[in-house]
Amino acid sequence: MAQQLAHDEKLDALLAAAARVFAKRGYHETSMRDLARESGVSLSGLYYYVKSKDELLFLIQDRSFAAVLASMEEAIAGVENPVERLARFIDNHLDYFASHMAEMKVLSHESGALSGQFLSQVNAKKREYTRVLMDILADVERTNGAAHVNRRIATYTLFGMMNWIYNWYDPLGDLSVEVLSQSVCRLFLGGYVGLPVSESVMPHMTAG
Amino acid sequence: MAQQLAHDEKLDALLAAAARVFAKRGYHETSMRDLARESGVSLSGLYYYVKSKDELLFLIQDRSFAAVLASMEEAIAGVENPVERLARFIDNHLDYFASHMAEMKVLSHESGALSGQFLSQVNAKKREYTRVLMDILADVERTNGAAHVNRRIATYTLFGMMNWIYNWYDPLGDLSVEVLSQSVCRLFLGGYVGLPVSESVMPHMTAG
DNA sequence: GTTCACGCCGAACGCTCGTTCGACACCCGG
DNA sequence: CCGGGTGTCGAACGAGCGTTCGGCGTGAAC
Repeated sequence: MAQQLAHDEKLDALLAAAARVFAKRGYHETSMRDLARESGVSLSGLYYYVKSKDELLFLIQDRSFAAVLASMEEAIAGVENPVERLARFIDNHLDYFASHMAEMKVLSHESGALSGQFLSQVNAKKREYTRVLMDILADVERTNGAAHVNRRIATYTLFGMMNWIYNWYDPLGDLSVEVLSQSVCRLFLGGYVGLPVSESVMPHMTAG
Repeated sequence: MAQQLAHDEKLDALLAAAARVFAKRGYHETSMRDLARESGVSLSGLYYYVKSKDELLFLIQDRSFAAVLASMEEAIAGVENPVERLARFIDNHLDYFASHMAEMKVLSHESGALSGQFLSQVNAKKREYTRVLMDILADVERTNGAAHVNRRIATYTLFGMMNWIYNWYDPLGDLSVEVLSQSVCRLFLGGYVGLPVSESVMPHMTAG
């Protein structure tokens, strides 16, 4: 149906506008009246497309996560070398993040705003996404020798490196996403100066 | 005055309770009535200690940042070796984070909730804290050879590794903060498997 | 014994919130 | 020409919000 198509396109535009406002002001600070103003629809008109403000946030998060998952699976498909698989994973994540900054900030920053069924469904995608990365890390260890640190720490730390960028990265600035992605990859795999950190250099840890 | 002391102690307790609730539910979802219930004071009684909800958040953030700054300066004072200075910086950050999880989550997650004078004052501390880390990284490069990546990327990426922990780390779990801190230090300096990432391993970056 | 600042409170104010409801144009199949 | 689904809207509802205000008890100061 052409109507169905037009309807979906309007919903997409609405979600995009909402993601922009949520990213700038935050989910709970943003009122439905703000969204109406920003998207050019009346307040009550919004409720023709979504059942509630919660569902609006859910749709943004769920669709973004689905997209980044699909994009990631395509990016690593057929790639055998574990290190290259990792590089593809990182690059896909940052590339998608940089080109969908609003949605990804909402996904990262407002992860605690959902509850119930909505939360479960997004968390299921999150778990799958995390599992893929952990499997890649296991493969990297198998081919490149024992890791220097616990795999769980490495996983969440890498996500921290990547997801934190909504706090400082400007996709329109002078720092290209290619350089960023390559830097994160190098940093994670080889470290800042490639230094094997001995015990002796950290003699008084947690002393202060 | 003893009264002044008692007053300050009550304010501290109030801020601590507020930080706990803000960390769990988020700043904007939390009502002053929630805080009154949680801290055992009446709704209007809160306003004897703080001028507004904004100021409450500001006091939590500003005091926490001041504490982590002071603690960091003490931790790196007198330490000459740049790599060890970095290790102390990281360890102090994570140690303070883990032992003040609520306050630090509020500081990290609700950084956009302030505005005006309040925001400026917290941001000033943030800039100073960042500058110290960047200076340490410059020293590390001077003594340990050229860095593998841009220093600004390295700085914000390291903050991402450290600040993201409020999303997954449980200080009461089986993962000690000593291990965490050492892992982040190793990961940042030497990488996951100590691999010098060549260009050839990432031939199709941003292709997918 | 009176005074007065301190610590705290119940009640209320004005406002904004998410959501609902009834209605009105429009267009397409009959 | 007509009936019904589609898309949109203004107006309103009840609830909850941050904040204020006047007052009350208490204990130290004089």
